[in-house]
Amino acid sequence: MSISEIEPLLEHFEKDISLSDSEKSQIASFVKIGNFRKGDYLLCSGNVCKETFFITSGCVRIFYRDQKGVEHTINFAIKDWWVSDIKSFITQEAADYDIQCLAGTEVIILPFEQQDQLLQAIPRLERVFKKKLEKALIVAQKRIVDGFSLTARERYLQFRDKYATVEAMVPQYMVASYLGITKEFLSKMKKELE
Amino acid sequence: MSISEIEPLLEHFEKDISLSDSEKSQIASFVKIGNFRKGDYLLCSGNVCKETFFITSGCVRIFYRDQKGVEHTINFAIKDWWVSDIKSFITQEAADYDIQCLAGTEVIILPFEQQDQLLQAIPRLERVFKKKLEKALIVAQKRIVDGFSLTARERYLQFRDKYATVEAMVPQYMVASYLGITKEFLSKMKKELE
DNA sequence: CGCGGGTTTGATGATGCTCAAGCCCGGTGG
DNA sequence: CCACCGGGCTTGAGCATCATCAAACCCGCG
Repeated sequence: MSISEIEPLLEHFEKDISLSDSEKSQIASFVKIGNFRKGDYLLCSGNVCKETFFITSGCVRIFYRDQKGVEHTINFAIKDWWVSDIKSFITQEAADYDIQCLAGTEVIILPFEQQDQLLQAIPRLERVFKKKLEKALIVAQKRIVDGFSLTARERYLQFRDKYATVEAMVPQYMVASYLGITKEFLSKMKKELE
Repeated sequence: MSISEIEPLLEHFEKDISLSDSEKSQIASFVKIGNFRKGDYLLCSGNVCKETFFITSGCVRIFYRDQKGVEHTINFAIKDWWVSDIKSFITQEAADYDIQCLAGTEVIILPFEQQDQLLQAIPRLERVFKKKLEKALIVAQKRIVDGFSLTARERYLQFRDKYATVEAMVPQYMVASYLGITKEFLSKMKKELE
């Protein structure tokens, strides 16, 4: 990959640490570019998650399909977000989750084997990856608490507030599955809210 | 601190990396020992979380008190677990959560300022801390999904299975608040299950 | 025009909450 | 040693929230 192609990723890294030109080309040598169409899967549950994706444009969601076939979206990811099934990625065992593109999506791909090499080559990046994990954990904990302490309506209003961009990009039934309610109930709620 | 006093922590680290004697005494110089009684608070929401705790004996819970005063426990922690309000710890801003001892509890305390020093002194520990975060995130994600896809009964059975030790140590109403249900409903469920 | 994915609507019902009361039991003081 | 107290657990009646199911609707697209 050329440096210019992975510019968004470099910018992302440079929010936390600064990089020399030689480091930038090293990074470029570890990653790939991926282009996907609406509906494409970046990962199918049951397969091993062999890579982490950094979204440069478009939109994806990661979701769990339960025993009854009902989908529960764990997260949406847009520009400048990372996405993967961490558990599967770390252990290199079968994934529990699916990752699907909700629009034409461009990603920078960091394969499992290259991640180690990348971190060995530029140990300062550990810091960036750590921050990423910390942030994700904080958000997840808040989501657990919100799920218990707020009503569906309150959760929806909060979502609408914080993720207006996302709400505009995805079908309603996925928003419902993110909020932990049915599409029917979300529809009724929205009507109530005029 | 003497090395022998922090043995449980060293063992914990040595599951992932090996440590020289000089490193061990370095670690000992960064941490403190804490002893708390049942009911004591390791952290009160509103205050800054200035330390991370490694439990060597006893039991604590971290919980959120919502607008109405209802408590929602985010996690229990026993022997060999870390606990802190990560968000507050990282940002050094006021905590949203409380951490409370559910029994006499002994902890090894890693203060905020010493954490950096520790990681600088022994960079390999980054790896251990990263794993800790990864594990916590995986569990949190699963908990979100379970909250959406399982009934209260299923969640309880799963909890009873996985955390039998914890269930034995804590009052039922806290288990309920971990499961996201009321104490009354948990009581009724348990009766149903004979 | 008709098809299909997504959304809406309504009737019905389950899950789990609220409130209020009573109970159990270990601890403490008289 | 008993009485009482208080924290936690139980029980029950009534209720809110949200799910389920089935049908209709909407609208962009081939």
